[in-house]
Amino acid sequence: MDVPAPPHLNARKRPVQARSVVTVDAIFEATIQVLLAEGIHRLTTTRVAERAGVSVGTMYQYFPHKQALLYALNERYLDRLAERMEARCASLHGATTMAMAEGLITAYWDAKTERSDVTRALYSSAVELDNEALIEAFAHRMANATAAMLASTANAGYRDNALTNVTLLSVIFGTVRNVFERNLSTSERADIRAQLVVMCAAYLEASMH
Amino acid sequence: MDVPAPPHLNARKRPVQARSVVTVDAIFEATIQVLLAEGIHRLTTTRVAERAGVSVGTMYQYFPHKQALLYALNERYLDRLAERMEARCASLHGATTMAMAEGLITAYWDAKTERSDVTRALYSSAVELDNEALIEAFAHRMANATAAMLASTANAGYRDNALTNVTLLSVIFGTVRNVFERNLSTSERADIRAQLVVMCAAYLEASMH
DNA sequence: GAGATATATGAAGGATCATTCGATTTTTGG
DNA sequence: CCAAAAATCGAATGATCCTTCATATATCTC
Repeated sequence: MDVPAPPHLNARKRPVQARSVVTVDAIFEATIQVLLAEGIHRLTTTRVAERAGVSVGTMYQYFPHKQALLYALNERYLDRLAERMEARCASLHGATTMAMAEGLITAYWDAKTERSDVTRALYSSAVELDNEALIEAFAHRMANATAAMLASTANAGYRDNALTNVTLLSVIFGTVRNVFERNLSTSERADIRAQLVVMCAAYLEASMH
Repeated sequence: MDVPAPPHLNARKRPVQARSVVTVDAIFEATIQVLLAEGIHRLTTTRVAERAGVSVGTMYQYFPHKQALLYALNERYLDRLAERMEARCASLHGATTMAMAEGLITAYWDAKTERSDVTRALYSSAVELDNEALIEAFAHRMANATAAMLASTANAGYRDNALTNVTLLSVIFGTVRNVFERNLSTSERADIRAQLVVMCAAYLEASMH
């Protein structure tokens, strides 16, 4: 994410040697695991360090405090997700409206449900975190990617490109989250996904000049 | 909500005298206020009691522990929201598809944005809470209300009533949450809301026999 | 190989917090 | 007005947790 972290959430020190890169990565992974196994309210610095196989002190070499760790974790996650989605959008340039809706929704859907436990854990870690800027940056990256994708169609464009774009993304992001936070059956989820594709494709068609 | 609370979240004692009813209500209100002013990680039983103007001990007369308090708070909120939405759906019986989409979205939108700070605070309080059953019960109440509303139209019905219904609700709930969790300008929000109405109305029309 | 730099350790300090319980006050029902 | 029931009080307990820092080890550079 190209957003400067709030000063109080800055990393303390950058890993320079190979072993410390490994350490930082282990700390990230351990954080996710503790989050999954114990939940956010039992996520303690000691537990994370223990699971990562390092001492608490080591963790504090790279993160000034717990919040900074969670911030960095979210940053890493959103960065990876954005990259993945951008690649998918790029590959959809010139496709039909239907293929775009299908491709976009499927990519996001898969990213979220593939490891829905991790996704949910990360959501819980973001509560009480000053990460609005992170979310906003992610949203912008996505908006740029989808705007370029939509602009690549052969048609004359949409009545209001920006609005159509932001609406599309809000609906997709929101619906996916809503669906996978409830415990619906797999088939029910698949059905809704298909309906969502139809709905979005129809919306795009209807919004053209 | 017609769901039995998990046993470990049961209230300890029911208020019987008038003064204790007042007390319990003050505790609920105080919880929201502390949530707003301090955030979930600074929400302590002592702080809540203090803000409510009672002692900690009093709080423990009615809630066996902090989690039970938060559970009850969410229960109360969802109950009120469901009632409100049910009333709105009932008033839309026999309306046009467009009016239904408009009415449903507006009602939910208003309920969520009217006091968006409270809504957000409640979301944060629900993390790490065993309230899936609560959410599910709410979703079912809503599904029943909207299903009855949709069935009241003069048309021949939808190709798949249940699927159309659940999709509609997922899209609305999800999109509203997504929009109001980001800090978009008021006008941008209003624009998206209008687009959402159009989108849902078109979806309903297209799903008819 | 030596000095400098980077990394790792973990016990201990200091603070916060959930929950209990015995004592006290208020209200109710007769 | 009185005894029982309901409601309230809040200091004390016991536990958990974040963060620091002085010390120790590993790696790098020359």
